[in-house]
Amino acid sequence: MTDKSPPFDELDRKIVAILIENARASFAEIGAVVGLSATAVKRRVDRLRKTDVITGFRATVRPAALGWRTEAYIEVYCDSAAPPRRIAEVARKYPEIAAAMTVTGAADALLHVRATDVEHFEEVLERIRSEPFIRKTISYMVLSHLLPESPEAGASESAPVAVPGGATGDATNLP
Amino acid sequence: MTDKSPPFDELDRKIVAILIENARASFAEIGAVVGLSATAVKRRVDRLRKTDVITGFRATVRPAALGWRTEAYIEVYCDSAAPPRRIAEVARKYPEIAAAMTVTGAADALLHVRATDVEHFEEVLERIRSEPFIRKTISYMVLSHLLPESPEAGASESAPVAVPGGATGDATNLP
DNA sequence: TATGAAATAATTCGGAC
DNA sequence: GTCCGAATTATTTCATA
Repeated sequence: MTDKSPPFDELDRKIVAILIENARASFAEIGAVVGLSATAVKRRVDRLRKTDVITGFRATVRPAALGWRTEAYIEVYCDSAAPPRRIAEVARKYPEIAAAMTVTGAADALLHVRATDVEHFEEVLERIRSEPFIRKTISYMVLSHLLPESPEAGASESAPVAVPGGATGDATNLP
Repeated sequence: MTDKSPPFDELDRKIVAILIENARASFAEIGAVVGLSATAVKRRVDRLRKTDVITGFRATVRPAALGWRTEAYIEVYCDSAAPPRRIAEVARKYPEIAAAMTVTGAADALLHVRATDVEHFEEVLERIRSEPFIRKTISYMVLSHLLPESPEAGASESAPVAVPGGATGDATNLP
């Protein structure tokens, strides 16, 4: 299910790389770069969307501009009986939780939380800590970001578009 | 500098919320929702872009579809003399580092890293650890995500669009 | 199966009000 | 803020390899 039939060739990768940088690039514009007609580009983009390689197009914003000025990561320690499913249920209840994942190490899960300010964060933390199966939390407040990039409304992370080692140099490379 | 002159009203927030969910929504489409003409919406979007409330439009993809199948957070401990600036310089050198930030707690910084596989991650980790002023690292491999949302090419985090406490209910609310 | 070209529908964009 | 018209873009249709 991870590898579907449609071959993902070099052209697709270039197109995806361009759309990651600018979701509003016109098909003709993309075609001029990759050497394809606008029609062909559109067909490929449609297919990439249908096969869920491209999952959406979204505007990225400065969280601070929308009032989200506080960010933190929370390590969550649960009762041994609590399965990840239960954590997921809780995470879905809080719009402040931008991401939740199970991780290696002592903690059972890691939460990425955004709040408007410290007071708001404290309130959210208290609510999370009062969940029945949560035994302990350790919070790490984010002080400042050292990289720019895609500070979407909540997400402050970007994509490594270039290939890691031995890239050919152009920005359209992907692993 | 955080609060600029242009008033950010309810209409702007609705427009931003719509564009976060679909960066390719047409101005007329947005206008129909917020009760504005397409022209008026465009002018507002142009202004939101100019004032850097909206920082860009980008396609979101499944990292796994592009070959990024390994994800981790790395706590970085530095020599006491190393300033955040030095960490930022290092972070910029690695395309695998999707996010880097200073945090509270014992660690000096937290890195969000994406790699194609465990071997690739180990290579990146070794390179990071060999940086002169880095004294220690602790890695937390991400096992599975508990929330869906915006797994952009590298970013797996989404935005809390809804207002936290006492929201009015509709999805266009922001703090 | 994939492409390109032309025709049509929709959208963007600028000016006038 | 709206209305209108020109330029651009998206989308469909058709033909080809």
